[in-house]
Amino acid sequence: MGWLSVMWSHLKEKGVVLPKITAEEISKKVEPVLREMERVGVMIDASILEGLEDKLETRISKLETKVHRLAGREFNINSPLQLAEVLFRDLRLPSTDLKRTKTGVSTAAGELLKLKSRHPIIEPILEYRELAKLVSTYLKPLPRMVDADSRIHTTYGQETSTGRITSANPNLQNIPIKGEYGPEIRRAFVAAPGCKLVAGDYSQIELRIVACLAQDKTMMAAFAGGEDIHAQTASEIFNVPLNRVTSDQRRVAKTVNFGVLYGMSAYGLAQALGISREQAADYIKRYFEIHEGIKKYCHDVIAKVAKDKYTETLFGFRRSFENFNRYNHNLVEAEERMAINAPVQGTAAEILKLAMVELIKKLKEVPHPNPLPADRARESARLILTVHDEIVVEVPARSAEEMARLVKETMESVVKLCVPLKAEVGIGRNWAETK
DNA sequence: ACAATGGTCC
DNA sequence: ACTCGGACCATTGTA
Repeated sequence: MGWLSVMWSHLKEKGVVLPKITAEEISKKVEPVLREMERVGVMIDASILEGLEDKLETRISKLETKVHRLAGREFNINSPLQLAEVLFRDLRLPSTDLKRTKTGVSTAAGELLKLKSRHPIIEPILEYRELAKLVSTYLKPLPRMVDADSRIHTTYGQETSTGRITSANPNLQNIPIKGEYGPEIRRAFVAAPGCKLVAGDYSQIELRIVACLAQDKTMMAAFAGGEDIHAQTASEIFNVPLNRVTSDQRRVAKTVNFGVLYGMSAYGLAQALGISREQAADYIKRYFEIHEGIKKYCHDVIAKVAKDKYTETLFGFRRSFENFNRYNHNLVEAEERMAINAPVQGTAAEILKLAMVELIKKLKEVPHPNPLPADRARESARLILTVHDEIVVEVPARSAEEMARLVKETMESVVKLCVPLKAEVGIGRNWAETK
């Protein structure tokens, strides 16, 4: 099989240069890196989390009272069953347009949002849910998990269908970042005294990968020219000059680009954008007219899976699709979407793993015969986190700038695709500051 | 102990 | 009728 898998072997004539290594070997090499990251852990300022918890508990308590008052009785807001009972039986809110679950009407946030203008109880319920989630999943558990050095230690895994890395006990890959309190929570992830955090994250790595795998000329040109890819897409599907793209058009285009990675259906896009299926189908039609490479890629992947029952990443990681040909139309389409996504997500994971392997080598090597302070610092720089397209390193404060350049350079050069890879780096006293 | 529901991240 | 890719985890409620 060799280092460049059969499916993608034509890409080496298109400027793709990869290290001569298989997916299996990448997994094996990253394994000790992951074990080291687990051992080192990440420092937590528990007082920040506890302070925030107190603040949110107070607010939650008030929201609870308010919801109960508006409902006319006390009930468990955390129970979707009881909540549905209150909303649709007691308060007689219309459930016609809402999704159903096996047990009844869905009370998911997206569904409740549709009722926002119908009753004042919806808003406090949504806020209650948001805050209760943060407290129960992050603010309460994390401080209890710190060791004597105030550090928490996750467990990384590689047993996923696409080749991505997982994090569990605790999961450090779903720490909030959005919303009012996301950055607040990330402020609790700190560098040890005298250190800084350096975070590098790949910019649109999956879109760059699909542009390359699909040899999509339009998208390759956009990335080569350093364009704002979402604005570029907007310009194409709305047929307006790049400098005339509105923020709303860009938002739509961003969702379309996102949809490409997931094998978008008109239904899925319509739901994501809150538009009609017809309108969504029109966007997709426009998109595929311009992006013939992407269209062909989707077709080729589906044809391959129908024939071989598996997909393959750039480094040859296979995901098997044994249930591909079934009579259930929805099931088949779901499998098709997974098949389109698997090589992209999987290749991104491989590139990140390779970057981590390279980075840890460079952090440990002693580059100069006459040791300068920054070089000794290099030995004490340590990988501490990885979140799918991001790597976080804890480094001595005085070498932060040098380490930031090293992280960026390593991430960008670990493979050569037919489009440039771009990594953005940030330095901070805590995780929030690195953005 | 387990399924269902909902929610956080990339 | 159609419910976009990949994970982990808290809570409720039943077995």
